Amino acid sequence: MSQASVTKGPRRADAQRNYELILAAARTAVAERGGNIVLEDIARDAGVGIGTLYRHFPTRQDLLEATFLNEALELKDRARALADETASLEALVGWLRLQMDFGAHGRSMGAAVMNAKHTEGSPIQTACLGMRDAGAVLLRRAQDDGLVREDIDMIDLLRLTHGIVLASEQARDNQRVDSMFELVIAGIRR
Amino acid sequence: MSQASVTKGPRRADAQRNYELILAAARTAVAERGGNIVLEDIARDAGVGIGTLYRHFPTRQDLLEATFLNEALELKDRARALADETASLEALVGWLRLQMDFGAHGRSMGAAVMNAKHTEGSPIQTACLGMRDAGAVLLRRAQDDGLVREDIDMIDLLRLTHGIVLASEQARDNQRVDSMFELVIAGIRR
DNA sequence: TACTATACGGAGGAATCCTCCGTTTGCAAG
DNA sequence: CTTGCAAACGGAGGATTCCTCCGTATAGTA
Repeated sequence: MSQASVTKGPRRADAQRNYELILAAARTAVAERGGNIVLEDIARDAGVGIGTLYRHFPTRQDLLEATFLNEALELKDRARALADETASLEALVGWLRLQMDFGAHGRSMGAAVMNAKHTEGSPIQTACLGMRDAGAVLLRRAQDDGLVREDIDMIDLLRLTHGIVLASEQARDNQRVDSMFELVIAGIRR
Repeated sequence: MSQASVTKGPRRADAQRNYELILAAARTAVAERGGNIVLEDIARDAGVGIGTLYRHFPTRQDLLEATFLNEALELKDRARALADETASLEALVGWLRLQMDFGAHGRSMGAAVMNAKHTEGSPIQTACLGMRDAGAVLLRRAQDDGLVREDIDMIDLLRLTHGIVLASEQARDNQRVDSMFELVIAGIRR
């Protein structure tokens, strides 16, 4: 789904292979334990030395961002698909729900990554902007249809949905997540 | 303001004194660095050994909770004061804003503590429940006045405000915090 | 096959956490 | 005031995790 994992410039075959092994191990670990992954464990799971992990991902943040990158790309694609298929408000609401699902799946790493300030022009920065812009199209459609207030913007909406995920992280309670989300949707309606 | 720091049972004078020194140092540190405090630093600032710190607060969570306890008590008092002084909706909104201010001040520790599952009957659990109940009175009043939807409850409302604080932690942007909060308020109105 | 730029791997130093236990001290009883 | 001891102190040090550094191995090329 979406453009396969972004490959860096020309590298030796073993480097490329290890890069992907590490990323795969990190994705699994993040899904299980969230941002509290132990980097030495990732390296062991990937079957590489800790030095290799640090060469590919110099900081913890780098690894987490790479883990999240594919999801950002997929969320962008999903936004575009929804724009083609579904009525404006339903599309917007459906996409925001996807944000929460992805966020919960990644144990809120998505939210943490989204909100961090990224280097200008970095892959993750580009992916986040692309995702947000794709969402903004959905918002614009719903506003043009007169269904959503004009003074809402996508940045606030994304932050709020991520906030719901963050605040519900320990007390995993889908019932409450739904009612909070519904409350937010009520707030953006015209 | 509010009942002074909750003192434990009969203790030796030095124990009581150190308990308070540690707590004071922890409050300062949390205000500055949030939940990432280094416990050895706290002990040094308080002028006690690390062993003493751990005797009084066996786990990091214990210390953070104690740090937050006074704030919870004060928020309870503020809710009661607002109930006496102000129109129902304004009181509710004002109190929720206080929640966010306190949360931001404590670097989101409040939210983290509130959402953690506490031992039944522990001081922090009691304080959180007391605070929430006091807030629920404000909500009830606004609902009775027909200004707020009946299907809203205080748990969701608190989580949402804490979610806003959490999601805005890095990108400290008061403008956006306000607009998200306003959006939530719009969502609870009738 | 030989050469070298590239990549690998893990030992080990630093930061932080937390426990354990020998030493000190408040305070109550005599 | 002394004495006795439960209560409290404090910090050395083991465990965990992070991250760097550098000697070793190898992919790709000529």
